[in-house]
Amino acid sequence: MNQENEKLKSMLSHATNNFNSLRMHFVTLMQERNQIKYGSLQGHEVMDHEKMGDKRNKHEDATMPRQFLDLGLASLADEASHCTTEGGSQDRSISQPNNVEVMSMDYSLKENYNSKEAVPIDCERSDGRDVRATFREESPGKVSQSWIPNKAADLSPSNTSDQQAQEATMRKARVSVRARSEAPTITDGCQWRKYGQKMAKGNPCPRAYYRCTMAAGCPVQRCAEDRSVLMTTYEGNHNHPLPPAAMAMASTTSAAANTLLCGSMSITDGLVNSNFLARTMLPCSSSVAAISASAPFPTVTLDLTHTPSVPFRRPSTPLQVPFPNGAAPGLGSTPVPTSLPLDFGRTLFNQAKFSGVQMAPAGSDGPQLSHPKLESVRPSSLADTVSAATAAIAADPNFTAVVAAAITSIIGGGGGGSSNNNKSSENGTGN
DNA sequence: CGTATTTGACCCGCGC
DNA sequence: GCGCGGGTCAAATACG
Repeated sequence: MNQENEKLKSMLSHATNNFNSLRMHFVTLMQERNQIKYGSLQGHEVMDHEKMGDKRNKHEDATMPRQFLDLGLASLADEASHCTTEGGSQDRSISQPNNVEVMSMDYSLKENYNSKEAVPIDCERSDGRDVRATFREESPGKVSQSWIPNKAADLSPSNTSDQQAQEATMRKARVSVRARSEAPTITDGCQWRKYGQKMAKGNPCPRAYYRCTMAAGCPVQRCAEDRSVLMTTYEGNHNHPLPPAAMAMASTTSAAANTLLCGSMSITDGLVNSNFLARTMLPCSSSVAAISASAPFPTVTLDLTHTPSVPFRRPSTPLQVPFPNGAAPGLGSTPVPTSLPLDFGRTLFNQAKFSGVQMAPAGSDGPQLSHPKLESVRPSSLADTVSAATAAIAADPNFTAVVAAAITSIIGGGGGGSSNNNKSSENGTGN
């Protein structure tokens, strides 16, 4: 019995590693096709460190909340290392603690990693673990001020790479997620410390400001119209290893932000892709994705505050092929950048599985979805979107090679080079 | 006593 | 230039 469990764990681990690799290729190819600049997109950038002056205390990893959101294969991988014979560990919980029903989350991303402007900072943790890794703007706020809505649409192919790099440093994007929660904050695996609270004008609910006590920043606010809705906005990148749950979330949302920030994309493409991403990343609900161009920064809002039409469940076997076109997990020898949606393929699989009942138009009921452009470019169905994306990337010889290698790997007994993807992801700050 | 939270003050960007 | 509002600081307070 134990032997079988060990074998299953091993297989699951291999499959996870393989799949992470394939997922990376998948997303990379998508991004390359869109000429997305791969920046440091893991999660949250440190904000204003020199002024924090807060007593950065010794939060040991062991004391961190282990309340995992089921957002990706990171959790699956974690499960592989934690699972017990009794149906998995408590470390990974799909249902949220305190009856928190995760409906949506709101992420932000600021891309300003131009090395000429970024200034490395030290933020050594008191436990001695050096977490120096990130950069800050020389003058806070510069990036945000430079954003010009719809500017992406003006980018021409003739732009030089320098220009594009410059553009990248001047843009700031947010990816928003709304969560139905009675808790004051969302538990994403990181430890947040409140440093301020303000009454926002026109909002009966106070806006609270939190910092990741491991060195990052993100404001969190509760939705005005519904006190049970928690609206969380993350900004910047963590500059420290993330716990699996936070890593999954950071990776997932950074992909959306990446798509959003694709300078060479037309607005239409961006909307389509973001919508596709949003639906892909969060297949468990009839989530809606909206992009606000009127906001100071382009914002992707994933509104999951609506009851899912179909309960999300994991594939019955973790070894099932996650891609709707039958592609199998790939070789696990490639490190997985942290800025990838960790559940990309799995959710694709689920999307394909449930597409028949999830074809309700995105944004049919979300407040943000009144955006006319979003409406006009919305794909006719999710299945179409998935098919189109799948066909597009499958035509890429690189992708085909990866898939072939993956199949070979699986047929040949699986495993492949099982580099520790989690490890590489943890270490990565995406720079 | 150490740490986390609260809260008024301050800073700064932006619009008029 | 001025006022407004958002974001942050830091002293005071609460808590374990």
